[in-house]
Formats: sequence, structure tokens, C-alpha cells
Amino acid sequence: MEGKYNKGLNEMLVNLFNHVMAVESEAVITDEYKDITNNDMHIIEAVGIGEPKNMSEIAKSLSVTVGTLTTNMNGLEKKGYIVRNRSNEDKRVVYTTLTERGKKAFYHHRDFHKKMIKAAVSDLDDDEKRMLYKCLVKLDKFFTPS
Amino acid sequence: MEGKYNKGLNEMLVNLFNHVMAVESEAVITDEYKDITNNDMHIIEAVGIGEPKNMSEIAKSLSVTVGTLTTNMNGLEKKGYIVRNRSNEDKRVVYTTLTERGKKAFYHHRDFHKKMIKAAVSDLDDDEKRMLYKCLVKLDKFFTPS
DNA sequence: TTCAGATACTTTGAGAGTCAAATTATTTGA
DNA sequence: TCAAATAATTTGACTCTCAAAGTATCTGAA
Repeated sequence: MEGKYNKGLNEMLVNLFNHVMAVESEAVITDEYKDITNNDMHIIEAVGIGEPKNMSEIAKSLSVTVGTLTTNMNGLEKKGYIVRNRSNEDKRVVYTTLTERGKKAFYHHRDFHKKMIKAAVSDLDDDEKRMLYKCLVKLDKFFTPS
Repeated sequence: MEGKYNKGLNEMLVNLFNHVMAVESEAVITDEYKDITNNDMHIIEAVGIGEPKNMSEIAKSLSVTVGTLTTNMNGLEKKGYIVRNRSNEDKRVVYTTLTERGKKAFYHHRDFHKKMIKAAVSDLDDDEKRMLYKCLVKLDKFFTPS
């Protein structure tokens, strides 16, 4: 029955999209982190805790211009969540890393996400989880800009 | 193996979320509708084509304050996408409905969504579609404010 | 080697979206 | 009846965004 789930999926996605941001803003920005916005938190997430990334890479992963990211970073730097370092090999390049405060916020955010996903998939068995994962890989391929 | 897929799922969902937003912004605002923003389009979607809704109801469904919605509606009214009518039963209440132009935009947006979903799930088999649907129902329950 | 063009980032200016708080109009209920 | 509650609007301030202009640095062809 092709199309049987399309309408349901459509509605479901619209609902999800309308609610996710609101829930996340509320849950992630607690008293401890009320000097930063939900947007700031997503930037912190994009900076991450692995290898330092430069401005262009981070901007691309967030789908914003580098100019926009610069102004965002100015705020986060002033508030002590990130530090900037110019590359030695190429002095045009700026690497951004999280401060201790930034890392704490990163983990706080990641924990929320983990709990959220855990709750969402809590009554799926392993086979179902595997299938969902496969599904999402396919969907992601469809939506990822080439 | 509890947790095995949580990290992958988490990343996948975050990626999906970001990419879908980006795809949608680009695709929905065509030449014909370049006088309105993606945000405007979501408001038009929330106004809908069914029974007229008042400002409070629409604001709630969009998770914004009524004040914010008022300013959004001012713009959409000026551009001819919606009309406002005060209720006869309670003159404090304002009902908003789409004009013909607004309805055209509504259908344009809905068609895009349908095509997007159809394409996205096109290489999922029926089991996978069922599973995805089931998971989205759970996610939706998790996110929908009670 | 040199310097014009490319590249990486920052700054600036303007517009859109948001909220909280103050305001207006209307309704409700003690 | 009228004080309090309710629905919507207006206002002022802030954040996020982009495009375009500016700064510093690097690259490669002459």
C-alpha cells in the first residue's frame, strides 16, 4: 500500500519539529547555563571536545555563514565558553576549543540528548532498534547535502 | 546490549534535524513566495484551512508568545496572506483565516512536505516504514507538552 | 622573487524573530 | 456594579542572520 504511511509521517514530523526546539530550549538552559541561549548551546555542541576545528568547518556543519559564526563566537568567548587560537602553520586560520566551562556545558547538553533518545526508544527491542537505525541512515543520506 | 545504538541514533537524529531544516528553508521559498520567510510559511501552516483559530491557540501550537504572533500576523496581513476577524460572541477574541493567496501558499508548502517525505522514505520497505512510524509516535509523545 | 588573486576570518549595517512588560478592550463573577 | 481576569496589541530591547566590505595571510605563475 504505497503512500499509506506518508500522511502520518508527514504530520508526525511537523509536530515533532514544532515541539523539539521548545522542549530542548527549556531542558538545556538551566539556571547554571542561563547566560547562554539554545543557539549558543548548539554552537558549543558543534565545537565539540575532539580535535580543534576551524571557523569554516564549524560554520559549514551549522549551515551558517562564517560571519555569523564569528559574532556568535565573540559572545561565547566573552562569556568564557570557548577560546580562539590562530594556527601556526597558516595564520589566517582560527581554531576554536571549549574551555572547562564550555566542556561542562557540552556534557550537560549531551546528557540531555542521551536521556531523550533513551526515553524515545525505551520500548523497542534490539531488532527494532537496529531497523530504526538503518532507516535513519537512509533518511540522512537523502537529506545530507552532497 | 542496551545503549549500543543510542549514540548513533543521537547523532543521526541531530544531523537529520539540522539537514531537514536547511532543505526546507531553501525549497519552500520559491520566486512566487519570496515576499514571505520560512517562518511566515510555518505560521500559514499553523493557521491552516480548517476551522478558524484564535491568536492564543495558534501561538500555543507554534510555541511562541501571543505578542510575537501578533507582530508576525501584522506582516502577513499587510502582505495579504491572512485576514483577522473579531469574534461576535467575545469581542476580545481574534480569529485568523487564510486569504486565497494564503491558501495557495498553504497548499504549496503542504505539497512540498508530501514530496519530501515520499522521496525520503522511497527506499524503505513496508516493515521499515512501519517501524519508523512507530518510533516517531514515541518521539512525538516524548516531545509534545502535556 | 614578487605581487595579484585567492583564502580565512572579522566587522558592519540592516532586517527578521523573539520575549517581557505595559496598554487597551472586553468579559466574568462575587 | 466594578475589580479582577482574559485576549490581543504595542513597545523596547536583545539575538540571530546575511551580504558586503575590510584585514591579514598565503599561493602560484610570471
